[in-house]
Amino acid sequence: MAGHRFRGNEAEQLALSTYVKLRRAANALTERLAAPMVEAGLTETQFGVLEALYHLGPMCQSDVARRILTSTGNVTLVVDKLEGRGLVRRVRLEDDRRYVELQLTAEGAALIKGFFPGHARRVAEAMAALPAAEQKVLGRLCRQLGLAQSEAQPA
Amino acid sequence: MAGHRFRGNEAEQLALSTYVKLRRAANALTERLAAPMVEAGLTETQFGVLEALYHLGPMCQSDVARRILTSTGNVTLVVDKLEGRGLVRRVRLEDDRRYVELQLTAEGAALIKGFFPGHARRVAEAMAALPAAEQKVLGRLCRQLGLAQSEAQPA
DNA sequence: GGTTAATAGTTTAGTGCTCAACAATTGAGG
DNA sequence: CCTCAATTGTTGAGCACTAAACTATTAACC
Repeated sequence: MAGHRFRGNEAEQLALSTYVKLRRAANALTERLAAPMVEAGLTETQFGVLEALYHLGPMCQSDVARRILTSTGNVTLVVDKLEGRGLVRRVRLEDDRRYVELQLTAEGAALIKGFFPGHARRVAEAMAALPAAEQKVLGRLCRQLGLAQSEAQPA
Repeated sequence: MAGHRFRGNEAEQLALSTYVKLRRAANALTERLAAPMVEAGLTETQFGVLEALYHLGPMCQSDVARRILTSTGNVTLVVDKLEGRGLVRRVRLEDDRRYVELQLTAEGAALIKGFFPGHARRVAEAMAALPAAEQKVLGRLCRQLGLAQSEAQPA
């Protein structure tokens, strides 16, 4: 009597199966890319902060939080560590003193500048399981799927 | 001088962009689906254990760990909680006393049986942003991508 | 058979994150 | 003005997870 109980109609089965594959792919990629980060002394979130500042320039903490999809409380925590290691600088903005602008220090810039090319190469290697055309299709479908979630009324 | 620095060649840019979209889609879906779980008093991992036992029948903890992609230590922790709430039972196997078979209790089975149909419906609603044919394409691409990661030599 | 290796599960210390409450600052409306 | 609301960032409690060391049990091998 164990196992293989009723799971719903065809649309639900397809959706469940697709969702699992999406999660497993994202998970496998992330895990593979995380190893070099910890080796470089960075968590994924710390990397996200440095990468954002490196590619987009100085920005305030709430912008960083939105970009890397985490809470402002978590950004405070992560920036505490980065600041403690001298990789990032906090600058209170004078025209609106609620904001704290984050800037890369020379060491922070050097670290992310040295790390990012290898990261980009590893992402490309990992994604090379799909030819470019299929990567574009995957990107389009994921974008369509991701955008739809924010505009959905809660069930 | 801030922002928009060099990011690598075309293949890397495509891979990075696709990876970000994949992560954001998976993240948005997961977040949307997690809310009803916490409302039902379940973490995602707890749900994963119950769902595995519900659909596949009794199994040992290491099998559960492999299936829901977490460590055996975490399974021990999660099962402690589920057992404490009377949702799951631990049964030491007599033919190989290293194994602990996990079984749903009546309450555990009732809980997951009551919860899963809504979950399946929500997954289908969320995935409905893509027509069935595109879901199949997405699933195929994700599967191909996910499988390739495990067979990759570390960079 | 007795040592060695492998496997299942537990434990413990440490980490990263969330959530809610909070303080500080700014803008909007009466 | 002066309150009220909105926004930014911080704090502290609590939680889920990881990683490594450990125990217990079983299988492999000389």
